[in-house]
Amino acid sequence: MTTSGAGAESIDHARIAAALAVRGEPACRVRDVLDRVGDKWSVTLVHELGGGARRFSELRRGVPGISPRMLSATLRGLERDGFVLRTVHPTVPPQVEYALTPLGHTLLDTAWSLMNWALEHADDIDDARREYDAK
Amino acid sequence: MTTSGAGAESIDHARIAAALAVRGEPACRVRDVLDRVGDKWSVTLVHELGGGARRFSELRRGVPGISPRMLSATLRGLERDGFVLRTVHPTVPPQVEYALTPLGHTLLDTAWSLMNWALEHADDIDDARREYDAK
DNA sequence: TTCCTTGGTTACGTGGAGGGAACCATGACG
DNA sequence: CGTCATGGTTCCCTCCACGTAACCAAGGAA
Repeated sequence: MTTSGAGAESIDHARIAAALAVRGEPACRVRDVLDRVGDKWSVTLVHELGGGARRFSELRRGVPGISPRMLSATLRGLERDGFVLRTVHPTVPPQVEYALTPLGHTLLDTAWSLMNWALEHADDIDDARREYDAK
Repeated sequence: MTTSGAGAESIDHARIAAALAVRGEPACRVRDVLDRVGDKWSVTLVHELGGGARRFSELRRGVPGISPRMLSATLRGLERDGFVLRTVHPTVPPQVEYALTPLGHTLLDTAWSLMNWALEHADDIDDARREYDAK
């Protein structure tokens, strides 16, 4: 595919732009945030970075199951939205640090409240599902 | 806690940290709930139902862009998880009411805190995106 | 010379979420 | 009889998020 200029595979910005084009309702903003937070790895990565700056391979090891492709893509999405700062140290071998920005920390706080709600009501949801499926 | 968070230092960070530290079921539950809330229409529908019970075609008209297929599927998912109560009035033509359960209202509260965060930082995100895309 | 590391990129394949449109049962109304 | 409204269901198709695997550049070590 190789969308735009850099010759690198990238996140589909057009789709995000389309989502942003629909404005007006606050619910649209929530959807926008959920598109970001609701993907498979963003919350996990933000949570991991909440413990301090990490290098690429540290994240790779610290987040079991993530592929370098998804790690790279997710980090770039978070960087694009201003949640993560990417710092390259021109050493050999290369060393790249990823850290939460202040904005990223506010996202982390919001994610915590979402997780808190999830944990509080996970049992309620499970019960409701079992009851529904029993019928 | 609804919008402010001023009521209590409500978020149990230690508990969430514990849940996420265990690379097992609790973390999966969090992801499970995020998957439910992160789909395309759930939050929008919950937001809509926050204004009171609605009938199928009222939702269809009130949520622009949703197809009857997705409306039906999403409502059933929300009902299964205990967020929505479906009430059939055996009239002619049939009349079906969807309303938030108490559990659904807690989800709405959480969505509200998300909205606040989103509205607070929407400009930051937009700026970050423009800056990133400019490079 | 060959291997090791870091920090990625690229090609390829797949499942499932979601869109579109047609279809359906019921009964009142005209 | 045909038409309208409600509250959906079913089929088909597209697209893209994600997974897998291979590859790459640079330089130090052995």
